[in-house]
Amino acid sequence: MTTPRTKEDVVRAAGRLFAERGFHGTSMRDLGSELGLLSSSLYSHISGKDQLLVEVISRGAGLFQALADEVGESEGTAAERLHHLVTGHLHILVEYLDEAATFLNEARFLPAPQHDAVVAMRDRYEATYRAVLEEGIADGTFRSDLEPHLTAIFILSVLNAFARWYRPQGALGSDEIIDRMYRFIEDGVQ
Amino acid sequence: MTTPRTKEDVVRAAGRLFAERGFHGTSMRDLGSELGLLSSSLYSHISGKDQLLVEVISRGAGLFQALADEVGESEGTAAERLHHLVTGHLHILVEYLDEAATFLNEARFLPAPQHDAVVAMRDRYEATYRAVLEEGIADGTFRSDLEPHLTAIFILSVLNAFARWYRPQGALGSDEIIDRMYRFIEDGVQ
DNA sequence: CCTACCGATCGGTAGG
DNA sequence: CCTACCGATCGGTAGG
Repeated sequence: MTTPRTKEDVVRAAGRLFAERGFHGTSMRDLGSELGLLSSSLYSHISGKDQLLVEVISRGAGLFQALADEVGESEGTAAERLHHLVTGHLHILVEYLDEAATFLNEARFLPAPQHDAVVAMRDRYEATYRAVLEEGIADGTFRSDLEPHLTAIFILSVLNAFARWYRPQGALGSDEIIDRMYRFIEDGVQ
Repeated sequence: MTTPRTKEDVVRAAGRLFAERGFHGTSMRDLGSELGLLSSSLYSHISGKDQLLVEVISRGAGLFQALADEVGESEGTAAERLHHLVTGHLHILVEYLDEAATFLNEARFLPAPQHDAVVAMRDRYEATYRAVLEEGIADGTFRSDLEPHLTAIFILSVLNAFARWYRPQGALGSDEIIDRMYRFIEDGVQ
């Protein structure tokens, strides 16, 4: 009666467990029983535990990259572009909470090549925030005494912590939180 | 010639490795070789791996608790008390970076009783921030449209992320970062 | 603090 | 997807 699991199912379940218990705190047997399988059955879908981490994280990473590219090419004022970055980032977190949490907490356990790629990607992503801040400082939208490098880190700190404390069943809806968070950030830069 | 290791040495090394590789990513053999010992020799200093996590985290937790108590009893304006909380928190992070990182990332792996205690402690700690924000909203120091619960979370998000990205060898000194971070937060509330 | 272990669990494979 | 495994490593103990 139950349909066979797909690779998609396996990667999604891995994201859930890696987010909750960490990569090293999740065994292949844990993952199997989450799916109603023995651990040996997982290897027909994936080549190993490391590859599973790579797949989970690259899903999250790809979405953030796409957002940065989109904003990089977009027209609009610095404030509009910052708003786009902030709300886009938070919408990704809401929709891919497990992948994002795994990305943020477990990327250091990636095999070296993929780990390097993630670090480079995060640097480019931060550079997009920096560029928008510099643009807004230059045209007077943002405060002239802002240090773009640190300010980008502070903004991303507030955004990424969302993945650590937000729970969909919580009292506050994500839209209200996103709205309040953007205003907090806006007040810190304008 | 080498002096014997103390329990203090063991706990400090555990903090370093737990911060770097995570609790489940650190084996007792890793910890032993960090200290030039066999893993079996560790058990004359501590009762088990779990206890080591408890000791590392309770050091960090105790410092934050002391700060909140201090500010809770202190005189001064809301802005002064917030400044005390923010800079005090960051100074703890700078001085006990490994313990704080372990506290922030690995507390979920604590045995249930200690995990519950940490959750309760963090709630009380957040409540101190909330109380200071409410005080400042009431007397007009802070903006009247702030939501104290969310704002406390946003502030702690920026503060705690510091432990994830700050490196003592980095280009910026901790004092300049602390100063800039306080101003970012201040601008978000005033 | 070391020697010498222990049972349990780990990621993973061969073969069907 | 399961049966039946494998060698390596895990946290931990007994005894000195």
